[in-house]
Amino acid sequence: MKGAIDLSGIDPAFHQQVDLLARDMSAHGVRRDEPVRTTFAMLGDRWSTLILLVLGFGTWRHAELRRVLGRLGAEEKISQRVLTLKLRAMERDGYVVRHVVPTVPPRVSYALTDLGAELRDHATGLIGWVNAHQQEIRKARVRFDLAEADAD
Amino acid sequence: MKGAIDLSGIDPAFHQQVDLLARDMSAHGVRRDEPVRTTFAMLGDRWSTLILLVLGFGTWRHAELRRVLGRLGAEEKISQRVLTLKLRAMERDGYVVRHVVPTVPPRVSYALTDLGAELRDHATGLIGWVNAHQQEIRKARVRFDLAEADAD
DNA sequence: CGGTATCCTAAAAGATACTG
DNA sequence: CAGTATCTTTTAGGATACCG
Repeated sequence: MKGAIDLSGIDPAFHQQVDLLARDMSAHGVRRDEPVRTTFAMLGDRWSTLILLVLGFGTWRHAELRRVLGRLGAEEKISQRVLTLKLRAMERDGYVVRHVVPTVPPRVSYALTDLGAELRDHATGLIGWVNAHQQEIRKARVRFDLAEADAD
Repeated sequence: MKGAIDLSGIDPAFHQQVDLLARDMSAHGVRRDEPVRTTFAMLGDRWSTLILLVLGFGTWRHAELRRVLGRLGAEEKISQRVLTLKLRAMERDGYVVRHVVPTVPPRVSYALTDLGAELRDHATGLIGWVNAHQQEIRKARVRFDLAEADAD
């Protein structure tokens, strides 16, 4: 982690492996619109991971979910439109089920599917890891920002 | 995964737990600019995970890295500017080291730190999981799109 | 070669008003 | 209540030219 980069690793033979690497990565579902990409994009957007975690606690109606997300201190609040958008995307990928009781007005509720619950477990795993290393990350940021300020 | 939502879960007592939940989630580093959020956002953006994976294979110069990313079939190609941006963000958070040999022109290379390597392991774990379930996801999409088309 | 500056486009997200 | 429609703001990302 110091300045210990091994430059000897940079040689022509190494770079001829690039095409192999490329094929390897493509097999990792790295292309646009493939599940891997869209799922990562989902987890990385402003709300979906939060929604995933909250739905992990049970079944919620649309309006309730909106209020809860607003109370997390994480962000301001999610607009009705965006919540609908996110839930629909998660439903489309099979992470969420939408249940409608056709009264007037209809009662609509959302919950995780088994697949969604598994994804949530992976997400919490990663959250746990980042949390465990947050001091390291914060220190790196301070170091970087100081070094940058020094350069001026 | 069927229509098996337990609506009995929706009761007032349940919702009085919301504040507890909120505190719980805040402790999960769910706020803006906190490592958890920024790291997830990073993994979810267009290039960072790809960069993480490629750097997992060794040490790369800036231009080489750019060429490799362009060959992955994943996207078109990354602009010089964006690659610099992404690498800098990853360096700032301590996931990447930048090494400069001050020749003219200087040789600059990038590699993962130990922290970055750990993050890459988590990322590949998640990639593996999604890949293992991609058929499930694709089927859900088809089902959803058909149901939507039916509605018209 | 690596990086920066400038400009531009596309996509995500927010605000608000409206409907069944 | 849930969802849609419309408009505006914000942000990520790309194109290009230039510098040390």
